Amino acid sequence: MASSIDVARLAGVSQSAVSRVFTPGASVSDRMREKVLATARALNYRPNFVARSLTTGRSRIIGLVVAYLDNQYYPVAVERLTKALQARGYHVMMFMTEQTATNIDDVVSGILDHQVDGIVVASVAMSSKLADRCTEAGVPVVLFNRIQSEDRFSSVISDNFGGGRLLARFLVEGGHQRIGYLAGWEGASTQRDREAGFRAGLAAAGRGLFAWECGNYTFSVAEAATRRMFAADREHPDAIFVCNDHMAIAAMDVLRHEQGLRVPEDVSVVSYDDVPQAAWRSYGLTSLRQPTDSMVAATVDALMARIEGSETDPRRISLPGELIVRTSARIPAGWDAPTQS
Amino acid sequence: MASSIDVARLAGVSQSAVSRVFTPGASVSDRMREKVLATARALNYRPNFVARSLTTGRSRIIGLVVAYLDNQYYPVAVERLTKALQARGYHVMMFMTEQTATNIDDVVSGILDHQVDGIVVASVAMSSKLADRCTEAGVPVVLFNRIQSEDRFSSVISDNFGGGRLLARFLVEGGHQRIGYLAGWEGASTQRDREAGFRAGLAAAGRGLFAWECGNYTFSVAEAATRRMFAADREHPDAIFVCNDHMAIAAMDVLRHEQGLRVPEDVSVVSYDDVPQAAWRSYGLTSLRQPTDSMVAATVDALMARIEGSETDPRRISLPGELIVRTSARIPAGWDAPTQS
DNA sequence: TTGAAAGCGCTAACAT
DNA sequence: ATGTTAGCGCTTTCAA
Repeated sequence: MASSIDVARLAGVSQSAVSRVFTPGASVSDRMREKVLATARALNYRPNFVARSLTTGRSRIIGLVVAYLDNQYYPVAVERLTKALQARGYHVMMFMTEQTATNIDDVVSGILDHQVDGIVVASVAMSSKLADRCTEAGVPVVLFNRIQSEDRFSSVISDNFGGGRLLARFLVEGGHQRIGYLAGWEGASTQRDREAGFRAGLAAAGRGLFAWECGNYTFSVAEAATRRMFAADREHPDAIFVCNDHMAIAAMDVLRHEQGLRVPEDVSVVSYDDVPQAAWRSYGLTSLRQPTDSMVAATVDALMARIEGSETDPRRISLPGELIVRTSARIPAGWDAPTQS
Repeated sequence: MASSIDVARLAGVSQSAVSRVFTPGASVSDRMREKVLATARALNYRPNFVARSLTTGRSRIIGLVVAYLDNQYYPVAVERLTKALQARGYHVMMFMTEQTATNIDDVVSGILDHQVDGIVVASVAMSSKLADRCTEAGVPVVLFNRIQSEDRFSSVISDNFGGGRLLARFLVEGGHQRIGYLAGWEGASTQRDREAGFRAGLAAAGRGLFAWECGNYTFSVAEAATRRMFAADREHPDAIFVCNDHMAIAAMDVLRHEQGLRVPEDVSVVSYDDVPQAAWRSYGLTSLRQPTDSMVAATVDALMARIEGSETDPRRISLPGELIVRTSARIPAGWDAPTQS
């Protein structure tokens, strides 16, 4: 690989001149630029990012921490985030961890070692030790689709509370009498906020929860939870809100193929995320769509404001979702409610 | 951030001693190691990977090029690859590109700039210009789930031909008379090999293809192709092999919800990949399972052999898949055929 | 605008 | 086993 010295020598200029030509906003004459660019091309020269990172202290790498990719919401988000960052000249370094695991600290240490310019944490909670290290290292962190009580990090979420509340209204106005809730992992802010919003919506109509089970955001746990909620020996709900689409699909299959119940005739099902599979006609999930594009844009913005700008305070961004009405739940007569959460 | 010099100074040793302590396999006395480690801990010191990369020329970063994450096969593969590499002390840098796009060159240039130690290319073809640059830069490349005519790269695939052939036998022995094929993107080796194997299997039974359409590996294109193949004005297939699960799901939904056909009573559907969704009971796809774990392991091995070992020749690895029989296709009476492709 | 020179934090001979 | 020294390829003062 040709280095800037080789280019400099061949072009008969100083090495710093070569560097300047490849540094946006440096002061170089046109003549110089052309000469250098020409010989650089001839030598197939490209600046070495590693060396550059060493001197500048910026790597143009963003660490992305993800727990699982089987809930389709995350791959989609990862894809868009990666593309958005790529478009800004940044690259994504992926880190997989377990949702509940303690190894997050090791994982994030690994990130920090690579001198990343920023970190996006999706679907995971950070320990406060870790938080300290990031703060100390001056690496901005943004929580994607999660919030934490400590507010020193930026976060970008959809309005989970508002979404839950809207869904409650949808079911109540749909005339349902026995409304159940299938929860996600209780350590997650998404779960807590969606449930709180849902309960609030129910309460606003003078109603309460008929049944509650926890599916832990896992396919198989959600199946088991559904079986419990719809056990043969007692009256079952006539509508459920499942905390995300991933679990809702598990629940629907149990309802239809094990319990012999029809959706939505016997049970209405609504959920949250609107992953691509929600639109598959075998499910046709009525779901609260996450504004993924805006969330990604807000995440990138927040990151850039810290890295390239001078902003220092964390941002807390909550974006409204949109109710996508399909066929998995009875539609309230004359439903014209705001579909924005 | 504390540097090795700070640690050295405080511990009263040379800076190289500190470096050795953090270099696996270097010769250091126990006393020295302890002393250094202790002060390192006190100073919260961790070696700077960027500086290390600059001197060693290795970054412990593997570039991963992916085209799309909506076909669930890829997220799963990405997740496992990332974990496997992480376990070996490597990290994955993600690059998104369009499958057919010409911007792959730019994308891979971006990778090379980061001095990656290796590249895994999934679901994409590389131009030969690009191939040159990788070869030149001495960066090993392994094609994941793809092969290319140029054989200077390692590749890891499942036995697409054998899988296609086995699926043909399954349908023929199932007593189907009018067998159709729904193709993937014709630029992909997976598509070509699966089709070739399928045709070979049909031919071995003295049969041919009743219908052929191309779904381009895309959900919506596959829907349209299915509509064409099952147009009302002509006799339709009684069985189809859809080149991957992603399209098979699109096809099944069209068959059931638009054409009013039952699966498998009216039409048997088989496909390839066995993504998690194939097991969802609304589909129950009979599908040829990709041996993803072995493929990932083989990919990591091939990479390591080049990076850490002295191996120089490309490997071409083809792993057998396994037929997972579910409910989307009629099961041949007494089906006991080898389920390994 | 350009060049000379000093590092960034580390590894890897080489010498002791 | 440990210390000394010379870079890795670049950016960034500082002078000219």
